[in-house]
Amino acid sequence: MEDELIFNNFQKHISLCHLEKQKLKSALLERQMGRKEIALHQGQICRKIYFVQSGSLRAFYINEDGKEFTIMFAVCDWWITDMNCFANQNPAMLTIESLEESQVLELDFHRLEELYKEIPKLERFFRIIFQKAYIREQLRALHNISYSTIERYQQFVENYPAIVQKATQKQIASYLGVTPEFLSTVKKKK
Amino acid sequence: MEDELIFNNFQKHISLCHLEKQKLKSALLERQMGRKEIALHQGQICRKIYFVQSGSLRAFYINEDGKEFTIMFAVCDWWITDMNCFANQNPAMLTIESLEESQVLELDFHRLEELYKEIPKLERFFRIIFQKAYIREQLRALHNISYSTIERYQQFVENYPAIVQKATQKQIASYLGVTPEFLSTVKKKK
DNA sequence: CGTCTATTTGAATGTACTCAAAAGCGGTGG
DNA sequence: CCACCGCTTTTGAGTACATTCAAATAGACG
Repeated sequence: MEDELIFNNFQKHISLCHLEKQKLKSALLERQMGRKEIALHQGQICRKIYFVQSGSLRAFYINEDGKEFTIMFAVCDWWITDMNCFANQNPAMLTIESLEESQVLELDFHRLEELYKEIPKLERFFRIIFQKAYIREQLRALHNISYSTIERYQQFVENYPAIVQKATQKQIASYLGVTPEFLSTVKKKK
Repeated sequence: MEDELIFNNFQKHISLCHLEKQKLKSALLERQMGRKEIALHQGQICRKIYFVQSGSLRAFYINEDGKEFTIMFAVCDWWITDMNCFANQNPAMLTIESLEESQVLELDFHRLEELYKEIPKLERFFRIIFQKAYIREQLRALHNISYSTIERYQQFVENYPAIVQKATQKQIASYLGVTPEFLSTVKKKK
């Protein structure tokens, strides 16, 4: 069945009975996205958290000068949203866009709040998900301040080969915190 | 009573009955730390998460060259640990040190795992704590790539006045990802 | 009071950015 | 199917940001 991926994702950390799966299934809205389609616009209230069933997405911030800063990528089997604005139901700072034909499952903020009550195990599930997300961000901060640009690029290529396929170098550069021009020269020199 | 702070911290997100408080109380080990005392050494298995009752701590990474990179600070009413190594019970990458006379409460990894079963509400509590920690780190990443050093320093001073009091400029510089010499010149120029 | 460390200052160097132009590539429409 | 358009990538020159190293000064602590 086609929902295997999401339930497999849940069951990495918690076990679900049939009824619970039913509830979750009905809460998850399937959405097909074309290449470069936008799931969340900066400024919109961020009402959903997204689970990537296939394809890949990118979350980025646009500053006053119109420059894009990629905050995260998400591939198959990952969750993504503007967590700050999702958690507080504020206007989004981030834009979330698909890098290619993708299929996502949308989970609504208020529905999730209800689900936490109906299926308390979900608290555990997202406790573990957020714990991992926190660890990832902390490691990223550590890498940013202790490795050179070329080292960080090499680690990125190693860790996320699937993203390297789909993202442009400009997007990867903005994730690493450098200009595309500089990434280009640094890659050649190596 | 002296445990007010920690229970107040819990009760920001969950409510606890007397018995639950008792259980938690017996799981939390009080520890007095002198200035520059080390709670966790790099390389040690990270068995505890720390709640700061008074004073302030700092977590940092030491690279091959012996350079220190400050990953986070924690003041009164905050939780701190080497989350990566705590969650996986690996040898710590980080060292955690007190900036001043401090009092912390230690919560053991295995005891916490049991407590998650005994008091499922704790899953919710730490779900929210980690969600916030994730959001903080994500905002930090965003600031790092989109603001200048002086702007980031000013924001730091604004957001964490208590830490500015206690941390050296060298430590703050390493948190911002610059050298202390550069922070010094940048502060003067402004 | 002396010692140790933090901070400041400066010069030389390296890293990364800006701006501009050229080359490459992919998609679209005729 | 080809020509064109727009965007990405590369390249280079000039500039700005940040580091290293060294030395002087200032502060903190025993």
